[in-house]
Amino acid sequence: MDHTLLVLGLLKLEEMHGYQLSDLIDKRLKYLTDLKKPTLYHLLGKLEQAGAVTQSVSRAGNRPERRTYRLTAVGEKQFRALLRQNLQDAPAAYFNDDIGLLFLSEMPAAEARALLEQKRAAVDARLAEIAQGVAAHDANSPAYYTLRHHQLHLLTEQTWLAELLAQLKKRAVREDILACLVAAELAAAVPAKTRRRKI
Amino acid sequence: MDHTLLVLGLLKLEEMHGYQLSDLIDKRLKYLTDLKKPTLYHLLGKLEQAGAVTQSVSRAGNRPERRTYRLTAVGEKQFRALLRQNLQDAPAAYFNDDIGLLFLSEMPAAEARALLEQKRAAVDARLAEIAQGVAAHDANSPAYYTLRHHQLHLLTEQTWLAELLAQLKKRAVREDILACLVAAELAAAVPAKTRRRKI
DNA sequence: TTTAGAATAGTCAATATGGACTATTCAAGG
DNA sequence: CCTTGAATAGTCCATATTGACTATTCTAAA
Repeated sequence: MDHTLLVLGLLKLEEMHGYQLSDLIDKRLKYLTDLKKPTLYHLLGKLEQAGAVTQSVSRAGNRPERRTYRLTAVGEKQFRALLRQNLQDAPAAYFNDDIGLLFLSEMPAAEARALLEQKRAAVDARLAEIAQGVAAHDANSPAYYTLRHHQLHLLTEQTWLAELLAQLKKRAVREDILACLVAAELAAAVPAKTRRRKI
Repeated sequence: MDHTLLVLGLLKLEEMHGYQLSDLIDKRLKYLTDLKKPTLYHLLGKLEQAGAVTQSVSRAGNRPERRTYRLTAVGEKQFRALLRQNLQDAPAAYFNDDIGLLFLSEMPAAEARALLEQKRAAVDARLAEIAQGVAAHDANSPAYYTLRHHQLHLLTEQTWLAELLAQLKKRAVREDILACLVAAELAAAVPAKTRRRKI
């Protein structure tokens, strides 16, 4: 995840101290990323080293120091470059769920279906939660974009689980996992000459 | 990502040495995860420590040793537990793209649209590639599931980008990002009493 | 009024991850 | 027959990430 872009961008909007950033990300941007505090502080340290932000220490009462960070010109330049990259790239996405599906045949079919039904229920619940958020936002607010994107993604997951469960009811999943994977390679459009022998 | 589940599962299917696993993941499972070699070897070391797999060293000619890993009974138990968890959970997904969208107003609208058009082209290209793979597979093969899931996801991204671009043509994005985020909190169903003052 | 729990503001040590590297072997072309 | 590039089999070191912890302050309720 592009945590550097996120932090630089937030500091561009307003100077903030570490805890303030962390709190903002945890509470208001919880659908965007789950950047943890130690990672954030580590990142802020690096950005300071690189001259992208400057610190100004202050203290209120007997509390720990507050180190307030402000974006520099260097940081603003880096922000712009990262933002351009982020907007134009389409990074590969990976789904943890697919790992389990790979091994579907290693478990009794009835149990697998029951577990997947639980997954479906969890998706439904999350979707209900998101739908509220979507309804509560202007369609041109930046927070709306994140929510709407998530909503579309979750709707897709719903469709996908329904399709998968329907298919599992009709026919069993194949058990020759490795053979399937190798077959996939043979079926690929690779010229016969360059094909390698097996290990 | 559930890399432990992946490695245990593959070793359950067949005993393998490190490079073989790495090669399999890189080439045949490239849509599933991008587990890198050093991470894999690190994981195998940990699994051996934990007694989930056993090593048997062999050597062919003058090459580096091959350490072949085999799943133990302990490992098989762990595999089953992880598989159940994976099938029933619906983990939160985060999208890198959303970080850039948050800062859409920090860039001239025309430039942003141009960059997003490039993203769209990249998604289209990937989709064309995946569609081939989907067509080449049995619908009950485990490899098919990964591809089909990706296809659905990419179709959603297409829709999403189209919707977003259409909206950006009609009206500008709001510029008061932080204000929107705070408004989101105020709009949430939090009893007024427990609401906190600002930092 | 005291006291428990949440909020504030971070740190530490352990773990996970990845870019770049080593070193050997094989296969094909010139 | 020699060389060059790919495949084989991993390692090293630097960086990123996180669970668990410290320590103070505020707030609301008993």
